[in-house]
Amino acid sequence: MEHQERNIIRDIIKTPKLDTSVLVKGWVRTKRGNKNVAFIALNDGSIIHSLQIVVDVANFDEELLKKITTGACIAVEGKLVASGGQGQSVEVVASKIFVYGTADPDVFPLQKKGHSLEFLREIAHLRPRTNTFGAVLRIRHALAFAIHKYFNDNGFFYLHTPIITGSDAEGAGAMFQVTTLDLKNLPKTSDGDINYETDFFGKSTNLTVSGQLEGELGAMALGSIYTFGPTFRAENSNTPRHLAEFWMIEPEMTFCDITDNMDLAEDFLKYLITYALEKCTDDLEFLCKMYDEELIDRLKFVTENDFKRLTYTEGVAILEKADQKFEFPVKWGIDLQSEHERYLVEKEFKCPVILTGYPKEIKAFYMKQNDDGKTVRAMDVLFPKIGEIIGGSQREEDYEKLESRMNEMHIPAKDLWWYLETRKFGTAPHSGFGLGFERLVLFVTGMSNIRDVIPFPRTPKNAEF
RNA sequence: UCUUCCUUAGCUCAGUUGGUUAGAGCAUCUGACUGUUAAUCAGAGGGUCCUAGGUUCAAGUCCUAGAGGGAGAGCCA
Repeated sequence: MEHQERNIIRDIIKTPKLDTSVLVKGWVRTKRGNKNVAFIALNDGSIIHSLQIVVDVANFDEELLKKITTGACIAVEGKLVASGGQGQSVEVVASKIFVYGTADPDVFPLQKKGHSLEFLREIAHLRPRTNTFGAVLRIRHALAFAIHKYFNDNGFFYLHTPIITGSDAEGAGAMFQVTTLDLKNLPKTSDGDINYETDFFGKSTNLTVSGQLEGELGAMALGSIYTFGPTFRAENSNTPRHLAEFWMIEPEMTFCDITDNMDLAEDFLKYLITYALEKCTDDLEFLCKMYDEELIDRLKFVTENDFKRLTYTEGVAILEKADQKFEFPVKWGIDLQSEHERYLVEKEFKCPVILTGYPKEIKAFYMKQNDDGKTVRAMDVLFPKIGEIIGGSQREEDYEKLESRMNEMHIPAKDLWWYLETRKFGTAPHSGFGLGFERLVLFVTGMSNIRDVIPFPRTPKNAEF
């Protein structure tokens, strides 16, 4: 190959320069044809569409053409012309072809036919080469970028909170332990407990379940911060909505109450979905056509309509009057079950719902207590199909109230001395929330299993790849 | 973790009341075809019926246990 710069297929398709020479490199999706002419669908991942390569068989070595099978990686130099066929507007008439890597059709698992998502999960190392996962991964990227852009444009600072943590106080779920101790020969104290003094950090450590507590420290100095990083939960959760390793976005804002918090959450979600609608049109159209005909309409609906806001108490009243039998009976004080949340979102209001003012008994220790003595300023954003996509609250900024709540809930204050000190020194009202990134991607792509919106899912009994 | 369904060719699946040599479509290979669009047409090859026990003259099919997967639930994001 001569010195020519590689052309990205997205550029060729979006802004074609007819009758120019192009050099494209990518993976073969299909090859078909007869003994005179062959057609190769070439995809380089830059866009969902493949570029059609036209090969005049007489001009090429038969052995070379034999190597070009589904999955092979090739470079093609040729002339970009208006297509003589129906399915595409432009195509490349090949003058030179170079094969980087073959893919033996006897063993290459991807075919031009569609595969089940379950099968593709078993070959997660190859599934990004399918149309579906290409689309999902490009949308995932666009959303990640939009998150940083939104916060940056709104004066938030990106705070890197630790992945390894010595505190297990948040109670957000079971944790993965991090240790360098020899598990076959654990050092013991005189009481017979494991002696962590000789462990790497000199204490017991875990993978983080949330960056929120550290995020609050950042907000109490920088004003508004957000975190966006991996989070780990060792829960034995086997559902299409849970991962053991997932990415979470946690903004935290000082001088911000629960209403400001709700405003931000709603504006943020609408911004992200709008961004995807504008920047990922081709991918969304593909997913709409193949998986979920209502996808784009549903996304537009969310961006164009206000979320319904109501209190937990109002929500319970609606559920008590509902003409539907629930498996779990409703009364004030219970934690709402999936069926209850689904009723409110999908039957009663038919739009995203923000619930606030939950009973303090069913919420975390750091949430600000209301004057009624019974409820806290929590908020859950409930989405159709997904359920809880955001959980947040105004935080308790009063030192004594926070400390007494920790005692009531048996949270060891001595491990969280640093957290309590934010309330001791220059405390301020502040609020924040957590958004599960994969749940957002799930909603935007219309996929139905969370394992299909992260490249390499970690779930109970599965850490392959 | 609980409930429930599933596991048969590379993939997606059929397989009747337990009964001869386990089938189809697609994929693959060979051939045909002058521009195809998940190309088409003809032919061929391809099986540890998830694993281990058990019942039976006989098990892909019935029973028990285990493994893996899906859906729902709990926990949550």
